Amino acid sequence: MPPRVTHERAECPVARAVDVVGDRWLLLIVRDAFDGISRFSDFQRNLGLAKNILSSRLRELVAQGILEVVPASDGSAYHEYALTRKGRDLFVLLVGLRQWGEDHLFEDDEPHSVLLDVRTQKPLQKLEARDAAGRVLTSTEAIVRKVQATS
Amino acid sequence: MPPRVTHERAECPVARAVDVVGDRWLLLIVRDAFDGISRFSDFQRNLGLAKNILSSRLRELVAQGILEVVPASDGSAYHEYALTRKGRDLFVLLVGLRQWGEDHLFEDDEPHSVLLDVRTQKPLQKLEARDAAGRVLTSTEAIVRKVQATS
DNA sequence: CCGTATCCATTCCGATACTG
DNA sequence: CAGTATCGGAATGGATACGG
Repeated sequence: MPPRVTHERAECPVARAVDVVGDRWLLLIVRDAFDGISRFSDFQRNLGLAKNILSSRLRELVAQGILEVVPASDGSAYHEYALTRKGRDLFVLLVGLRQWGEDHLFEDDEPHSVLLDVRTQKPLQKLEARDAAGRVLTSTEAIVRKVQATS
Repeated sequence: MPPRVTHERAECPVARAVDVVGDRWLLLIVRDAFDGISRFSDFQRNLGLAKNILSSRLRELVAQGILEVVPASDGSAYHEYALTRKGRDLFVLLVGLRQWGEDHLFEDDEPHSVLLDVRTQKPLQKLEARDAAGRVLTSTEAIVRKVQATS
């Protein structure tokens, strides 16, 4: 009786991605990293999670290559956690989560944090799926082809 | 000792969204729904998860308003599960997961399923965060403003 | 300050048996 | 076919104590 099914070897990229980030803490840690948080205790204070859980998640994120350990910027003895390229590429996903949350998980008059363009201080555009020519595509206009042959 | 922390009332839309979809099965069920799957046993066969888990997840998705129960299209006694507007709005998120997975979780020569524009049979554009004017925005050019005042 | 180690309750999940 | 009920093992998560 296998402890749990994994999709690490799935042929569907969505399944593999969910296997990695489909967790209640990982993406929030990454979100904080985008906000400039880099130290253990800052993550812990900001997220309010137990230290052992944070520890295991940070280790997992490093193992996955989403975060990397770097020397402390202030020369202190301890290190910091920084987003890698793979981690920074999660940005658009967090934007998607944020926009979906804004649209469907808040009442109209309910306040929430907002993500702003740093230059203009205006919110971002809505994310949209587009075809190769740049046309906006709805879910019904796209289809999954089961396996992409290698050659 | 609270069983688990929830972020249902968080002021950050990302936290609320993760609270809902930050699960190893929910988004895969939604993915299958986009692929046209609508019956209990089809989900179960396709995902290979235990029936009790599928049952609880479907109930949760319906409770969240992501799926809804509709009469069977073929007039059979049982019902089917269909995406609501809220569920269809997860499309762009799945596209983001897929693209991130393609980019970072597969070897170069490793085959995977692909999402194609149904008309042209070509893959979609890469998702991009854009500012209000349509300029592509990187993560360092965006910043979270803590709370959006109501008025 | 930055974690690790341990303990315990809760939850998750797979397998199986069972109902309509 | 479409679930529900139950069981047991595994993982999760919070609290706390401890070490570098």
